[in-house]
This record gives sequence, C-alpha cells and structure tokens, in this order.
Amino acid sequence: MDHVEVGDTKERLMEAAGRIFSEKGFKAATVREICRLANANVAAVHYHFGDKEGLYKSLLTEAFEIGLKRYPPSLGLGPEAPAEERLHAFVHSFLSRLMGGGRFAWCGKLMARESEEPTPALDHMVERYILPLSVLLRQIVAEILNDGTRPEDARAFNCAMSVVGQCQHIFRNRAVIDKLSPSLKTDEAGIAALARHITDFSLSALKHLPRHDSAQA
Amino acid sequence: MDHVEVGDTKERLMEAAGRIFSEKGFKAATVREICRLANANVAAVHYHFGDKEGLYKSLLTEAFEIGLKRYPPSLGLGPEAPAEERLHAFVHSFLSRLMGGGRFAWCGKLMARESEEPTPALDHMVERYILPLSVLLRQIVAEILNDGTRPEDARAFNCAMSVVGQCQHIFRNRAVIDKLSPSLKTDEAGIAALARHITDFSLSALKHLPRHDSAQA
Amino acid sequence: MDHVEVGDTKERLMEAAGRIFSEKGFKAATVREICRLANANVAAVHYHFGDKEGLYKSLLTEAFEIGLKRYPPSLGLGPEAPAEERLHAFVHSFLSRLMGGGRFAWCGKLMARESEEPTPALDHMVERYILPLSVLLRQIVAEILNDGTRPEDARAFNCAMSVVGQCQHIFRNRAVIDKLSPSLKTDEAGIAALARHITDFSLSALKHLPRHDSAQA
Amino acid sequence: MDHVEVGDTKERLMEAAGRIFSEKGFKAATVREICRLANANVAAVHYHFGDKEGLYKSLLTEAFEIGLKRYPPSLGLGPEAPAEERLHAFVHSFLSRLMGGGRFAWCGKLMARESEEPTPALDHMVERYILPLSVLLRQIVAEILNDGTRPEDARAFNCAMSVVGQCQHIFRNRAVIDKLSPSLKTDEAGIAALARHITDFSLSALKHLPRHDSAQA
DNA sequence: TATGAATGAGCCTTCATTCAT
DNA sequence: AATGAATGAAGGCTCATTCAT
Repeated sequence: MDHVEVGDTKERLMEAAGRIFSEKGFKAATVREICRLANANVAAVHYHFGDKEGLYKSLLTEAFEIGLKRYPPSLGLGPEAPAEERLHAFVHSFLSRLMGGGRFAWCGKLMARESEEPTPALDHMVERYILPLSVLLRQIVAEILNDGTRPEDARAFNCAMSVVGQCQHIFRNRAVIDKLSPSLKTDEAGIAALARHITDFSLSALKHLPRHDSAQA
Repeated sequence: MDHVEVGDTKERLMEAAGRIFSEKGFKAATVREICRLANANVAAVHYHFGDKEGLYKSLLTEAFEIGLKRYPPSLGLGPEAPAEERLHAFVHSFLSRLMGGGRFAWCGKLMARESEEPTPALDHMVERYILPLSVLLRQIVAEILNDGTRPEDARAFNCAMSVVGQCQHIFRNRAVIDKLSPSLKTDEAGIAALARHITDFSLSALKHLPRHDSAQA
Repeated sequence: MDHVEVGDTKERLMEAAGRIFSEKGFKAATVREICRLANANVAAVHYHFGDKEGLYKSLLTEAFEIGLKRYPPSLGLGPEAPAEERLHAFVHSFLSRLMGGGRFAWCGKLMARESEEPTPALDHMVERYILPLSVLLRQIVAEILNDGTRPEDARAFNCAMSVVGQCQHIFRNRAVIDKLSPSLKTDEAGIAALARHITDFSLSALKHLPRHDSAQA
Repeated sequence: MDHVEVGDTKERLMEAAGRIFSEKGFKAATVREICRLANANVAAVHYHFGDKEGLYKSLLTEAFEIGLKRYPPSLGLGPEAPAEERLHAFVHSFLSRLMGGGRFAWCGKLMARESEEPTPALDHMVERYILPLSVLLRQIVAEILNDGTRPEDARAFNCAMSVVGQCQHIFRNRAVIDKLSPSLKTDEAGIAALARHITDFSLSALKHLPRHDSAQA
C-alpha cells in the first residue's frame, strides 16, 4: 500500500484515514501515517478537519452513509419479499460491508470498530444508523418466528443478536480462523457461502425455537 | 479502582496489566498507567519482563491458563454427558470468561482481544489453547448434528463459528447493546439467561439444519 | 469584541492588529487571530504587508503618529504657558495615551510595548518621536528646577525619567494594582486624578530638589 | 551564553528557565530552548515539573524567595532607623533586584514580568510577597509625609506607586534609555547613583507635597 | 530487588508563510 | 485585490526504555 492517488487532498485524506483508522483504531492510528498514505502534509488534516478527532468524526458519518448505500441491508428487496429472503439479504449485505474489498472496504470495518471501542460519536451513530438496522432485523426475525413475538420483545432482540453475532464473528477473529481453517476464503464467493450458512443456521433455529426461551430484559 | 494491593511487585504488575490491557488493548495501554495501578515503579516492568511486549506475553499465557482453569469449557461435565448439556456448558463457560467479574475478570477479555488484534504471540496460543477448544466444540456440534458430519468437516466448523460468534457478540458490542437495550444485564443471572438463549438457538438450529449446507472449505 | 467592520481590508487589518499586538505583544500575537478579528483572509496580511513583521512596522509608525496627534504632549498649550501647566499637560496626555479607551486605544499601548520589547524598528521611533518628547520634558523639568540645570544635563534627564516612570507604572502593573487597590479606577476621571497626583508629586520634588543630586552620566 | 553547568538536572533547568523566562516571557520562551541551555532532555522538564507551566510556577516562587532574600527591602536596617534611610534601602534593593547581575539576575526580572503579563500564579504572589512590600513602603511613605496620612490611605498608596514607578522605569525602558543616554551605566555604581536620585526626588516630593492632593480611592 | 532520574523518538497541534487561482 | 488550500518548521507533551544507584 503506497499512496492514495485519486481526488483532491481532502478526499485523499479521508480515503487514507478510512484505511488506517479501520485497521488500527482511533488511538493507535497516527496523523502522520494517514498523511503519508494520502500524500498530504500533516497540517492539511488540521486545515480541513480541525483535528484528529474531527477527521475521525467526518469519516465515521461517511462510513455509515457510504457503507449502507453500497450494501443496503435489503439488497434491493421490497418489504413484501419473503422474510427468509430478506434475512438472507440482511446477512449477505452485513458480511459484504465487513469483508468486502474495493474502494470503500474500510466503511464496514470502521463501523464495527466504533461499536467495539466507542468514541463520543457513537451516540449519534446508534440513533441515526444502527437503531434502524436493529429494528429492521427484529421485524424480519419476528416474522420468521411466527409465534406472536413482536419486534420489540426481548425474544426478538436476543435472536437478532444471534444473527449479527454470527456475521461479525469471522471479521473479528480473522487471524485465529485463518490458522484453524486456512482454506476458508473471504472473496465474493466465500462471503456468499458464509452468508448462505449463517442464513440457513439462523432460519433453522428461528423456525424451531422452543417457545419457553427464558430471555431476560 | 485505585491500587492493586496483593502480592509482590511482579504479581501486582500482572494483575494491573491484566486489567489495563484487557480494557484498552496493547497499544493504547501505557506502562505508566499499569505501574500506577500496581503501585510500582516504571522501571519495574522492564526489570521483571524485559519490555512492554514481554509483560503482555507473560500475561497472555496466564490469561488462557487461569481463564480456562476457572471456567473450564466442560464445567465439570464428563465426555459421556449428553451433547446438549456439554454445549450448554461450553457456551456458559465461554460467556463467563468474557463477561464475568471478580479477581480474574481480565483473563477472558484478554483472550478475546488477542484474537481480534493478534500479536506474534497468537500462534502459540492457537496451538496450545484455542485449537483444543475448537476441536471440542466441533465434536459436540457434530454429535448434535447427527447426520454423519465429522468434527473436521467444514460443516462442523461453520456451525462452531456460529456458536462462538453468538457468545462473543455481546462482549464486542457492549456499548451499542447498552443503548439499544439498556435493561439487558450481565450479572451472573444475566449471563445464565444469555447462555440459555444461545444454547437453545444453536440446538434448535443444529437439530434441523438442512443437509445441503453448501459450506466451503 | 467580534469583528472590526469599518474600512477596507487593509484598514481593518491594521485596526485589528493594533488591538492584538498591543494586548499580547509581537510574538504572542498570531496572524490568524488578527485576520479573524479583521474578518480577512490569512493571506491578506502577506499581500498587503509582506509578512507579520511588515504589518507590525506599519502599525508602529501609525501608532506614534495617531497617538501623538490624538493626545499631543502639550494638549494645546503654547510654549509660553507656565511650566507647571505644561508638565501637567505632558503627564495627562501621556497617561491618556496609555490608558485611554476608544477607537485608537491601542496606539499608546503599542508605543509602550515597543519600548519594553524592542524590535529593529525601535531606532527610527526613538529618533522620530521619542527623542522630541524627551527633549520637551527635559525643557519643562529644567525650567521648573530653575537652578541652572540645562535640558541636556544628566540631572534633567534623571528627573524626566522620574516623571515618565510614574506615568507608565499603573499601565505596566495593572493586574497587581487591581489586586492591591481594587477601587482605583482608570476611566477618564480616574486618569485625571492620577495625572493630578503625578504632577503634584513631581512639582513638589522638582521645586525642592537639593542641588547636590549626585547623578551620573 | 552556552550552557548552565552547575547542579543536577533540576537545578540546571531552573537556572536556565530563569534566564529564558525572564528575558522572553512565558509564551515566547520555549521548553526546547530552556533544555538546550540547561543541557538537559526535553522530557526532563515534564518529569520534574509536569509541564511548562509547572516549571514556571516553581520558578516564580523561587524568584521571589531568592530575590527578597538576596536583596531584602530593608537591606538590614531595623524599623527604628530613620524613614529616609529605610526609603533609600527600599529603593536601592528594588533596583538591585531588577538590574543586578550575577547568579540570580533573573529573579527580579521574572518578578517584574509576572507583574506586567500576569499568569494564574500572580494571585498567590501578590498575597505572599507583593502585599507585604506594598505595606512596608506605604508605612515609610506615611511616616515621611508626616501629615496624618495613614499607610492605608489612597494618598500613601499613590505616593508608593510614584516611588515604585521610578524604580521600574529604567528596567522597563532599557533600550530606549540606552539610545537617549548611552552613557548611563547600570553597574553597581550606576545602580547606587540611580537609587540616590530616586530617593532624593521622592524625599523632596514627600516632604513638600501639598495636603490637597486630590487622590481617588 | 527495586527505584528515581534521564533519554530520544514520536505524538498532535499550531505557526507564519506561499501557492494557484 | 483577494482567497481557499497547502506547506515545512517548530511548538508542548508523552511514550517506552535505559541508566546509575
């Protein structure tokens, strides 16, 4: 990875910051490294974004905005599509955001990082982006459960966590998984296969989940 | 949290480092902060452990050793116990290691951190601790699937990932979950409830998973 | 204090620079702050004045020019007026330049600053403005002494320093004086009272100063 | 001026900081420059004093402490000595503190600087050191006035300001005075001569000051 | 065994200045 | 005549580490 070369300084800075922040986190990333990658002067960060945190905040908003536009959680399906297909779309898009390569590969990674090591910017992100995603998934889950569970019930929330947890797992444990199962690929086909498995696993679980699930909260 | 006060300097250092490293990660943690918490001199780290990384490595081994001793994945069950119960034990112990409080609360957290941001020490940890855990879980899973799947098959591996992913999820997304569902507790009872849900969800999935699962690898 | 709003860019820049430089000194003042106050672009300074020092130099000349025009050391008195009154005028105008408010409040302050932390521009200021002031005061002093002392004698010089020193004192020790004597005002009436005291003190001294004043130089 | 070479690092740092701060003021002085002069590492400042401001505060206290010990305002005279002599001692010691050379030449300069550009540390300095000096001088002045004026009266305060103002003047206007009167020396003899003049001027003033001095507050 | 002191590298930030338009 | 963008140097500060005792 040598230089980001497209766009004006501000764009190059965001692209570079996206890569670095998503890989190392806010603290461990350095402005110098970002600027080196963006082929820009250190002072440019402070001119365009005020300070390191300002750059991070701008980036975080863009990350959600771009990430959700590029891989929308419905993948084009309307709300009238079968819940099973909508679940698959949710899982597939979620995985793609996290694992996908290309120009905006950092978006999903940054979203995930912010969730694990929150900064003061998290509050707004939850309200604006994450809550709607959570609601959507709980609606799908409740529909599949088909046992009277409502999206706002703890039962639906727990199941939604089970789905999302599976999606994040490979992203969060990349190094370990590469060692345990070196042949597991994460190219487009690999992602598709993973999405298929997670969807199947979750569908199978939801369709037969015993009603006495003693969920709290 | 003011000072660690038990044991000699070396022990206090490890206890303190456990707390700090597990909360902030290797890079963001500072030797000074650890020493302040341990009520020790900055130079003590380098005397006892060579350098910051040496301290981290010593700690990591201890983390797995202590963590797995305190919450063994079988929770006392023998290999002859029903697979359903052994799955529950695996999940419950996993959650306890990550979320549990008390004297060695940092062990599980540190194990998880190392998996997400690997250091050169990871290789050894995988061989010595993680691989056996993975094998154990895949055996349980294969037994529950009961469709000819062997522990070393990709099908079992994927299902094992589905289980572990659910377990890690709440730990990795603490801040977001606290906002989405503020009433969700993680005390002992809360952990037990979560373990019940994850076990039920996974059992339900495994018992009805269609055979054509097109897993790769 | 928000923005300077009168005049074209160059004028606004000088007005703003006057306020900032006179309050903070050359080094501590920043071009950015001046431009913000002048509602002008950072580059404007370098366009109009070459660099920060160029702006300062232009300003310094203006400061003396405007300051001495606004509060001339004679306050309108002719050379035929009694020496006592001319001394009072000198003291009063000096104090007004330093402490007075209003549109050009910065002029006197800047003159005093330059005297304390000289820049290369000082030489010219001394020749053009300060020396004539010094001569004027020494003439007044010599006339009051009325013991054969000539304006160019060390005796007259020392007495002139005594007068000027009293005038500058309150300006230079504002913060301390405010604490020692919080009720001391520096509005127009306060300045007048101070001028009265300094004049009385100095007149009393000059009229009875013993002849054997062993002044050097 | 190359290096400060006596004492351990902390002492060298304070000596060097004394010189630099007293010459340039808090803002314009740089930690790097101080450390270069002290032949110490930049980090040493932060180790011994926390930060730049901590160094300055430590220094300021020392400045008053050392300065007043080296040149006590009474110069050894007891309170029973004639007021005229005590005034001379006050003036002479004040001048010596400001203009004197030698090992601790910076003490008086730093005291004066703090008075002109106050930092948050000023409050304490006023209470602890400056107020007693002010009281002492006002007692002397009131005694010389011998017209019923008490030390706490505005009349005494104004006269005290007149004395102190004369003392500070040469220090604050060094560059200008050097140009107006190049032959004026500030070696020990020069300081003594100046002290004699200021004392004579002030005594002459105080002894004949008209009673109607319309001083305010 | 343990520690107060010291160090050099690197951090984020701010500065006066210049460039291209 | 004026400006938004960009720059290299320098600012204070913190870091992990080492030294001398």
